[in-house]
Amino acid sequence: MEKTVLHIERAASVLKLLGDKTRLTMAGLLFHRECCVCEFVEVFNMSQPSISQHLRKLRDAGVVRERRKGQWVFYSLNQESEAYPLIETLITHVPDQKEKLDVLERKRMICD
Amino acid sequence: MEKTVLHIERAASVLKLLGDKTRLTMAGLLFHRECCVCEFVEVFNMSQPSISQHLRKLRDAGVVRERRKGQWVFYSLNQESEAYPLIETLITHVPDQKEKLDVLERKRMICD
DNA sequence: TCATTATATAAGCATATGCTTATATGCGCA
DNA sequence: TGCGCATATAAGCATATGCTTATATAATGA
Repeated sequence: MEKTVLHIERAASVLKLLGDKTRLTMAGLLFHRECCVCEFVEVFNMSQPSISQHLRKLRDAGVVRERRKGQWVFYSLNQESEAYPLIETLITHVPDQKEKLDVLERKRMICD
Repeated sequence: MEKTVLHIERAASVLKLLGDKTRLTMAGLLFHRECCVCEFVEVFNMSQPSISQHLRKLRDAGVVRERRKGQWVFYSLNQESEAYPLIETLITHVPDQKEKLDVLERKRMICD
């Protein structure tokens, strides 16, 4: 696992960003694969605008990328971010979120 | 470096705690050695109560321990915390804070 | 072109956060 | 005992955060 040193302000802001259960879980999901907004809406017990706002914060920080595919928008971890190595490390200290993806796949979302 | 997996809520709250420039820097300092409150007051451009409040948050979360020595109070990273491995990892992604300690030592604080 | 679906943005609101100043507490020492 | 220094707590305040509902925008397909 690569290691990079970030400015203290940048590191603090990334930690603050992921210091939210919803966004940290999102990162854990994205660590496995790209996810569609509609999948996040399915996973979290939260309104669609709230999901959208969390994703926007992650995107504004350069932590995730978005890709539109028809009416759907997919998000993925931005591996080019200088914060990626830190984020990768963080995720290994958090329970694997793969189970939630398995549940999703059984639900056969239409976005794929 | 040991690795532990924390509950997602616990991990998020630790990240949130360290997602503040002042507290993240404090952790970086404490990674080198125990520090006295008066040293933090010297390092940060901030009132003494503000320092005290940051330290209290770190202590309430079990991240640091306090030790009274006469009129001074020393804080150290709590290596027994289940969050310690995570914190240790985070710190390696942040610039070394040793320089600030060197400056302090040249100032010959009276607390030692 | 229009209805439908997916997503984003706007606005409002309750609560959290981080600072300040003022004051309280704890300890050492005359 | 009482003063002085170090630290903690209380109270007040401005700003940030995270949610909600309402509405706007974007893409699809009849």
